[in-house]
Formats: sequence, C-alpha cells, structure tokens
Amino acid sequence: MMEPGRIFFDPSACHANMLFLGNGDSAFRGGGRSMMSIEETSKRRPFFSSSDDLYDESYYDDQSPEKKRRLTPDQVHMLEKSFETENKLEPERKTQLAKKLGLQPRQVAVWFQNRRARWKTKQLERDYDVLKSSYDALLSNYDTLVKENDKLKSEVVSLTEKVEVKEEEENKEVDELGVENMGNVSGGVLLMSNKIEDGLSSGSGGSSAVVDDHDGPQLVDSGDSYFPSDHEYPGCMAAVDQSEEDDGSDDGRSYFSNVLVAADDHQQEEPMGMGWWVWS
DNA sequence: TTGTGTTTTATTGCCTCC
DNA sequence: GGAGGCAATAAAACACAA
Repeated sequence: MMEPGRIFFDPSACHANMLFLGNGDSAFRGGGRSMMSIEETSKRRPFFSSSDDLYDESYYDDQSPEKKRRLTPDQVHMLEKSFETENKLEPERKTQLAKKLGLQPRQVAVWFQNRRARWKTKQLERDYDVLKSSYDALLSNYDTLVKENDKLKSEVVSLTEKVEVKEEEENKEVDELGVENMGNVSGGVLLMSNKIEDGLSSGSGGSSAVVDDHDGPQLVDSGDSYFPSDHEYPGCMAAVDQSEEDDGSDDGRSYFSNVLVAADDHQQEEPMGMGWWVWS
C-alpha cells in the first residue's frame, strides 16, 4: 500500500503540483507574481473524490497529473504542529517544510494563510461569546438594582406618611393643651418643650433618623449607602467566567482583550509573541 | 441518489513594509 | 518595486439528511 503522501515525492506526481502551482512560491504573487494564464486556469485539478481515495493506491496510478489533491492527514498533522509553534512562516522554514512534506513552498504558504484565517474566525466567535456573557451578566445585575431601587422608594413613601400622621397627632395635642392652659404661658412653653424632646429621643434608635427641619422629613445618612453595596452585588462589572471552549487547545486571546481585561480576570492572555494554538 | 451546507485548497487584488 | 499578508471569493471535496 502506497502511503498517500508519497505521491508528492513521485516525480510524476510533483509534476501535477508544478502544473498547477507554477515553478515557485512567488510565481503567482502580485508585483513580481505572474497572473495565471487561461491555459493554467483550465488545468485546475479536482480534489480527491473521497477520503478513501487518500489511501487507495490505484487512485494515484490512475488519476491524471492535473488532479489536484487534498493534503494527506500526515501532511496536515505536520503543518498543524508547525503552526502551533509559530503561525507565521519565514522563508527558510517554509522551504524546509515544503521539502519535508513534498509540497510546493507556495502550497505551504497558502495553507498557513488559510489556517490563520480559520483561527481568526474562531477567535471572533470566542470574543463574541465572551462579550455576550458579559452583557447578559450586566443586564441581570441592572434589573436587580432597578427592583431594589423601587422597593426602597416605596419604603420611603410609607415612612414619610407615618411621620406626617404622627406630627398631626402631636399638633392636635399641643393645641388642646394650649387651650386648657390659656393664661399660663410659662407652663405651656414648658410642656411644648418636653413634647419636642420626647419626640426626638424616641425616634433616634436606628442608624438613620427622620427629623423635621421645616422642609419636610429627610433621610439622614449615617454612613450606610442608600444603594446596595458592591459586596451585595459582587461581580456586577465582571464578565462571566470563560472556561476554555471547544477542544480547549486554542488560546483565549481576544481581538478586544483590552476591553474585557478588567472585567474578566479569568480571561487567558496568550503570550502574543506567537505562543500557539491548535484546535482540531 | 441527490440536494444542500460546510470545509479545504487555491486565486486574485489590494495594501503595507522595507 | 518586490515580497508577503489579508480579505474576498471560487470551486472541488466532503458530510449528511431526506
């Protein structure tokens, strides 16, 4: 059984690559690259007809030299390993890889180019997921805060009403006493003074006191926040923990990692000197 | 078997860097 | 101006459901 990759070491098979790819890596590049001629275009080879063909010896014997092939699993594996090490290809490494794999340098370059594009697409998907999780968490916390705020507002209204009722009762009492002690001014003043003192001392048990300062009752801040503390709503600004997804072999590097870095401590920072990744 | 969506390999044109 | 990167795209291979 001939190993699928061997076709690329076979001179006749290499001829097929040459026909399609031209004579060198830069043969098709812009500037110095020459455009593919009509004749060359017409010589495009089809890929393998099926994955079984990859291992079918007769397939290689029978097919015309123009047949374009998919890379063998071994070739892809080696390319993946190389990509994992470094996602960009210096000319020397490209030549070495091409020799090793029996491919044209141009094929290796194209494979790396396409592989980078695939990586970028995946990365964008991951970034989207992270952002969406972060957004959902923020939205949820916002709803909680709105509800809490409404609850506190209704409490304030209720307490205010109670204070007003009590004040009215006290005013009535004072008025009644004032009528009874008409002519005894000093006694009335003394009684009113005592009532006021009683009222102040009886309402000062909590951390916040309601007092009458002529402009209506107010909440006096005793140090506790009106709003729920950060302790009460932890992670309000933090993104949801992003665990490694899919095959786990890719990095969590983000195209907008700066945006999320403060929000997600768990976001993995890839060593950008091209520490590398693979997903299968 | 066939239609359809996805993946892979390769081309093209434009851009940037040296 | 050449080399190489990237986005967009073509087209064949592949996967899979009906």
